[in-house]
Amino acid sequence: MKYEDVMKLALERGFYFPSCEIYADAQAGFWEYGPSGVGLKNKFLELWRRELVRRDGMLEIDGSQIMSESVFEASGHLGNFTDPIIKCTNCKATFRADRTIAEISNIEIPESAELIEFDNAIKGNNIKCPKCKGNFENTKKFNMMFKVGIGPEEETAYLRPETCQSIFVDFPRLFKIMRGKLPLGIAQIGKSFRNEISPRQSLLRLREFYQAEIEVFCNPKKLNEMEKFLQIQNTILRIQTDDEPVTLTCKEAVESGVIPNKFVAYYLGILTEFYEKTGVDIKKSRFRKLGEKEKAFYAEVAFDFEIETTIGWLELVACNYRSDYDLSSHATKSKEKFEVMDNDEKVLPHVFEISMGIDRSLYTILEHSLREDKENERTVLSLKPYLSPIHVGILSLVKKDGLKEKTDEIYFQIKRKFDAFLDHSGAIGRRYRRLDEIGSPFAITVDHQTLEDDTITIRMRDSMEQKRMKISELSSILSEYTAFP
RNA sequence: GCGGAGUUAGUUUAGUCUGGUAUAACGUCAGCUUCCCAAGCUGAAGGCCGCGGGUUCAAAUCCCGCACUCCGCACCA
Repeated sequence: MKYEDVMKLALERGFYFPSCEIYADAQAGFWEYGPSGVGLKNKFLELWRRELVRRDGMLEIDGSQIMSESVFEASGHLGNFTDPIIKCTNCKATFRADRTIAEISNIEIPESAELIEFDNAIKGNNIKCPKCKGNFENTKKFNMMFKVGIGPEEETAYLRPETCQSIFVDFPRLFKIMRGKLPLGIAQIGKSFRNEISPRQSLLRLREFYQAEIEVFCNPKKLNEMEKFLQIQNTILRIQTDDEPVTLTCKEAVESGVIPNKFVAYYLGILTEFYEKTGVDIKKSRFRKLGEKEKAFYAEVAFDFEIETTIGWLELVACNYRSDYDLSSHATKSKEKFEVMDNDEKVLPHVFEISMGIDRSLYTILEHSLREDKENERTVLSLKPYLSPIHVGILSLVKKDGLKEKTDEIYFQIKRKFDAFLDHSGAIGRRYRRLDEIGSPFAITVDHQTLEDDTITIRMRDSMEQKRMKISELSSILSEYTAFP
């Protein structure tokens, strides 16, 4: 289904909607999750914890969203997260200074250079606006971080533009107190903030967004000593390099050199297995190996995990080998020691990062799960049962003859254990359709036979089939059907 | 940020040219009916027509500004 269809579902069924929408001064790039969206998100994150954090024995933390200026001096964000921007005095169009200069004059100026260097290059080479041939204003810096003032003196701090800096800053303590051993994964779910120039497409380009990040700390000399690699060596990866896209197992990817080592391949493998379980169409996914110019300033090797949707390929996860960039920067800036013992060897760990965009992942799950069942005239959200905001609808066939009371009784029995939704109103078919649209995989219905023999029917969302079963079996059957894989 | 198109009920939308406070469908709620898949009947709720200003006796409608949404460009460390 298309973007517009997902948007309509999101607005009508409470998955997500614009923030502060009743006020005219609401800013772009901020969206809220409604009840259905929160249900889906919580379950998606639970799956992430199971398939990545718990599977690999990682540690999870929850850090501050506001962090001090020093953090971002060390991380490089104050220097590098800034784009040099030039604006045309005539048509007001804005361009990246370094790229515009490079395109027109072939002069390469690093984006972190002093502003005067860009101005000199523009004047010296008579560079004009590519659109209207107008003159440029002086180069300015545009920093994508939100600055905040702390306390009455408004001391400078920033909303984090990525969650992972907490992980680096906390690493020395965590390694000591949690009896860390390399390789060690540290994970975090939380919000990040970026002052995007033009937010677009609801959940896909936000100014305030959720990330689930993992930083795996490792000994750089041991990137091929990976016993766990056996678990995923036959897992199939789709990899896009500069040449043709290739489909190969993790083992083949390492042997052919497409992926540099077993360590990186292992994490790309478990990431793939995680996304398979979210119900997205994994055949429409790829790891795109980034070229030198595309990579982030801190990355040595980088793969973007991308999924094809109706509005193009979306980047869901950035996988970066960040080397010791972060730890050595923070070590220098803070004078804290970041070296740890790996058996008898003292090492400054390297870092491999798996930085997941949660909002984009949720959009993709919705788009890939939503379908029109023309034969039965219904819209169905075929979510995996363990990801559905509602596990089961509890319905009375009709309200009278005590069926309502019996239905209520069943609802009260199970509502703390499952996400159940009680509904008595309207035709039974309409209630089934409503549940189909929010992805509830099951509906149980109380009918007259229930009053005689304590049995109910359970209806399957995808097949619309029904089976009769005993009320006493309901809890254990639902547990089985809605369990995480 | 630039260019284009839009913004009317929960959703989709008519009305805007030609000024007189708004149309329909679906959805929602209540009742009747109904013994399993959006049926039917009766009734009801729901709109500062994106926001602000101007013109006018009178503005959803004309004019100006702004915001937001979508598309394209640029941007996406």
